[in-house]
Amino acid sequence: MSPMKFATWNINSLTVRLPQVLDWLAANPVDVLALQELKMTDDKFPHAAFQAAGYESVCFGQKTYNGVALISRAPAHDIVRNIPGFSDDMARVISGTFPLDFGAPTGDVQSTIRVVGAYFPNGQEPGSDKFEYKLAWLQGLRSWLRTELVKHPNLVLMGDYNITFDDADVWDPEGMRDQIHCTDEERYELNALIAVGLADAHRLFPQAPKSYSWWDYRDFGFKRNRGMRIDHILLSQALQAQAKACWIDKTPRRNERPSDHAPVVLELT
DNA sequence: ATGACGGAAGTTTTCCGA
Repeated sequence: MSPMKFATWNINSLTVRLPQVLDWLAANPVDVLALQELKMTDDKFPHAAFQAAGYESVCFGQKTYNGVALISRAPAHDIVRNIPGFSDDMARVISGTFPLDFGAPTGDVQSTIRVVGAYFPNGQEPGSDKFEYKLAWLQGLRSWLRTELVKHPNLVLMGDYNITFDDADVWDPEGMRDQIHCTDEERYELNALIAVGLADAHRLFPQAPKSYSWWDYRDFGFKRNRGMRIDHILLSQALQAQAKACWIDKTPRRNERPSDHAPVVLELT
């Protein structure tokens, strides 16, 4: 019955950020870490470096853009890349099944948890082709998750959603009104995911106001806390009673050459 | 301020992210 930790982090190039990821894992041992924006092909993925740190890894890479991975203590099973039923030439989703140390009240049955790590499309600008792709992708994800949740009652969907829930997730709600990450269409889709049977882990707990997971590199965005909360961990209803804490770890954003995103961490007990 | 900052590609400048 040991507590378990799950985390998600958009690292904006694993080539650049690998040392920071290894440092963070050493200070923050987790059961599963979902990475987004690897920006590398699978043949370049540093499996050996993670292995040396005590972690298994599975990746779904792509040249230049996108790319996702799951770093884990236990090996992943039933690995699926991208969204079944939704045709996509970008590497955005990787799923795996992991042992779950609690589950049956008697404690002698080991159940499993399905972990979906995702890099949601950016969408660029409302009305653009990329925005339409984002909405279609979101519908494809939701349709697939509906069946996935039936197969896997214990499920975590975590990653860079590129969507804010509401104004509390935005440093300048007026300035960002109807802008990308903040449109009604995107928020409708995010809430539709919730309606499928998921909960925003961050808001299951009291949080400091102006808690963000991303800050623009430009104009001292981090220093001025001009950010948005767009990285999320959603958990299925079966897991909600096990959730113990959820936080955004701003520490790595203070590194030299940081990612523009901070990790989000979930603790289950 | 159709800007800034940062990464990738790849070659001096563009695309893209959020």
